[in-house]
Amino acid sequence: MSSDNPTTRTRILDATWTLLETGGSKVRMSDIAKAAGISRQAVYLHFPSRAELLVATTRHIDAAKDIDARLAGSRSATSGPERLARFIDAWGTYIPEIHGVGRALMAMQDSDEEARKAWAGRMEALRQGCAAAVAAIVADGALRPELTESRATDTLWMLLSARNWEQLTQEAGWSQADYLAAMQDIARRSLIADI
Amino acid sequence: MSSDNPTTRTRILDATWTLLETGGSKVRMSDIAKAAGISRQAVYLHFPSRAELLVATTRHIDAAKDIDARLAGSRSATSGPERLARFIDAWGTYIPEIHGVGRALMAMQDSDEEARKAWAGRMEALRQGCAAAVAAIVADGALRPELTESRATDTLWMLLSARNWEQLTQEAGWSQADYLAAMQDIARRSLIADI
DNA sequence: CGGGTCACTTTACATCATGTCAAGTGATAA
DNA sequence: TTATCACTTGACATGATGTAAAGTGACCCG
Repeated sequence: MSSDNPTTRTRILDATWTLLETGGSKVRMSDIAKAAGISRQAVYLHFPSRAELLVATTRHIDAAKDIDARLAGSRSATSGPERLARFIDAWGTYIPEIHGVGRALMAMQDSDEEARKAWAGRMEALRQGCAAAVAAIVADGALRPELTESRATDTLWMLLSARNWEQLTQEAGWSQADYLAAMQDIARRSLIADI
Repeated sequence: MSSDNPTTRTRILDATWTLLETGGSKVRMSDIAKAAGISRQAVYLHFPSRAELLVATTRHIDAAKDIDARLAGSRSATSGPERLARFIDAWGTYIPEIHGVGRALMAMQDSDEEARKAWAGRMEALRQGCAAAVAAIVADGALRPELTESRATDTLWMLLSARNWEQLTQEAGWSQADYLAAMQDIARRSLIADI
């Protein structure tokens, strides 16, 4: 698969990306093939299954958007609370960019073990980011004393889940700015000790 | 359908309920039929589609658990904040009871319009409960002044979503008591004005 | 007692998406 | 010239939902 002609592989990934972004999550392999301008079978020459194609698409998007660099930005914050704020900004901005693929991957969770693991990996990455942000708060002595570190991590992890973003922005009609502001507010009030 | 023999219909609903509760969400019509002790086709004599069977199962559970009565309890609270607390308790206790069916219904959302509407109806009911709780807070003058009533309603609606319950109790391993306590805490801090 | 209805069974089939298989094609490179 | 590579074409297996039709046994009504 690594010796594939990059242009066709890339065309498939881009087609998958845009279809999932615009067309809901009921995108079929034949739709993707048509959008990429190749036959349905040719897609299977590059990706062994729909699940693996979706996983590869998330990586494709990550690379295109340079996600790592953006998340790294939150690590340079000076205080725990500031780090929390920057992490929420970084992740909250990331979510809409992978939302299409995320939806499709979540929809496959029950039927496909590989899709389940792929999405679980994404969630685990989020959890580790949350843990790091909470650790910075703890180091500052700024965590609310009633909370343990792991409890605080789980709470933040829940708040920042893609479903919550989806519910507020897609179903409740909030703007992205509304969403970010509310998350900042809720997270600070729930995790940071009163001054 | 209203002239059906109740015992078979009820056996189907009970079978669906317990299978979904115990066996994940990949429950097939044939599984349900076998558990109910009838043929797969007989299920279709009572329910026209899998989606309608799931919807009927939620109503079946609601009736068995007397949900309305329990939610009504929150309406008798004297203060807004107390009403909020009681509503969170009532709903938070309800979620685990319909969780199995909810999962299956959510999994069908993209493929089946009827399932989508059924789950949307559930979410709308939750939203109305949230709106009523927030209205009671407003009437008390206890809502944080930075928030509008609708913004507060959406926030509570997001916090109490079934996905969040699932994430904390199933994936993060929280106990039901942990979940309820955390939700009470987060909701109060996010919505109620400082005293 | 006879005929009909009702609930359910059995068997067969249509559909739809995923994924597999095998033979064919056309360009390019050794 | 031949071999390989990327892709096409067409056929088929699978697995679930849902439809259709004929058959069976019990029970009720006249």
